[in-house]
Amino acid sequence: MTFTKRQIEIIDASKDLIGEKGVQNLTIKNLAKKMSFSEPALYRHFKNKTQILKGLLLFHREAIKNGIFKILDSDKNALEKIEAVLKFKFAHVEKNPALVMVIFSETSFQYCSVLSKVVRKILDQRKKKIISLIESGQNECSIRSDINSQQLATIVLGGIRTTILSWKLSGFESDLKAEGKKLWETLEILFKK
Amino acid sequence: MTFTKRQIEIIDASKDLIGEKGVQNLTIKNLAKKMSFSEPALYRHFKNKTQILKGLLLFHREAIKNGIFKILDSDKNALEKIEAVLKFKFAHVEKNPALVMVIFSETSFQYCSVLSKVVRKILDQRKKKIISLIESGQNECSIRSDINSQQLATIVLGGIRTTILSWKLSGFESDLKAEGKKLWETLEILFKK
DNA sequence: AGCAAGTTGGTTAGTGTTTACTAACTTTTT
DNA sequence: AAAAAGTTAGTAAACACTAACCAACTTGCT
Repeated sequence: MTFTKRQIEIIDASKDLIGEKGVQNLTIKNLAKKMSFSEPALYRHFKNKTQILKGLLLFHREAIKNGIFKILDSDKNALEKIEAVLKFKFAHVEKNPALVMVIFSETSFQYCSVLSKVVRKILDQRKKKIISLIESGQNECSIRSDINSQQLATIVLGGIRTTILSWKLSGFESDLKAEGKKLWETLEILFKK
Repeated sequence: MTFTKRQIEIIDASKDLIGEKGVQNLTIKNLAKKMSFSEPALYRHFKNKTQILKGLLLFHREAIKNGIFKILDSDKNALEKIEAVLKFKFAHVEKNPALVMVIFSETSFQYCSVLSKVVRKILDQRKKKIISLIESGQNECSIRSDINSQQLATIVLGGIRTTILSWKLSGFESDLKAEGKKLWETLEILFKK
């Protein structure tokens, strides 16, 4: 799990390519061009393309791990640690937008403008709907008003997303409806006035 | 934005293909095979592949829209409406796993077992770390204990995800660190005992 | 009613491009 | 002398898509 200098250069170039135009922009041809050498040269350093992507993931996991470790090892209390973790996470992502490209698939369509527009619109409308729902809840005093509707919407949407993702990662084996119910119970407690 | 019978059949077949093996499984060849006719026949119904995917997205947006509309139009209070929306959402997704495939990119790697394992492991470890942090917070009584750590972790991870996604959709223009800070402030209020 | 003409929806066969990857050879470093 | 790291030239497979042709319905006219 250690990388040579050249391997790290290749991983870096891959990250840049993905950051520029999404995962589908990472081709052997583009990668060779960015490295200013020929395509077959890449195969002296990685067995195949998959190993390059794997390298990218592992390399950054390592970096994140180290950052998080320092935080967990400090003498802060738990709440402060969570805060620090969030801060670190957002800073790291901001410095490496390519990671977002790998993680989010809306990305897949990012450079197919037709589809990216559709996806964007769908997500946007959904968010607006949730926000207005929350606001009316705040008006009728069933939802707490000490946090603004935008923020609460982020929590709702995030909860949905994460729950669905877990379900997918379980190979669609877990009970989505039950998890959804649990999520709702949690949100209900958190949101009630 | 209306579809012919055949177009709906094609959209349905596309959904199945994506559901089986992810977006990259949606090729003209596979689609034609699933429809039991030749590839060029597809082009009698859609101008190109992009339009098929667009059709898939729009068709389901329509279905979801109608479901949500009924809920919003009912005479429930806001909190009940949010609950109903969540329920509807999870039920729809459960019936149409392909939608998840389109929405989440971990999908891109789903059938490249090498990479999907890596991604899965990374996400898993991250979740475990957050959970144990929350538990230690509950032990030291700085975090509320009336909601279990697993659920609170879902909220944290979801918040992170959604915030980063918004940033991406803004074309990396919004201030991620500021949004991250807002998220933390919200979580702090929600989590404090 | 009968029928030519056009539209719709299918076919076979094929194209050009892009893809990841390899064979065989050469240069550079150790 | 040998290993490591590059080169040129090429391959096979997959991809989205097209040209050209054909059969079965509609449609409108006499």
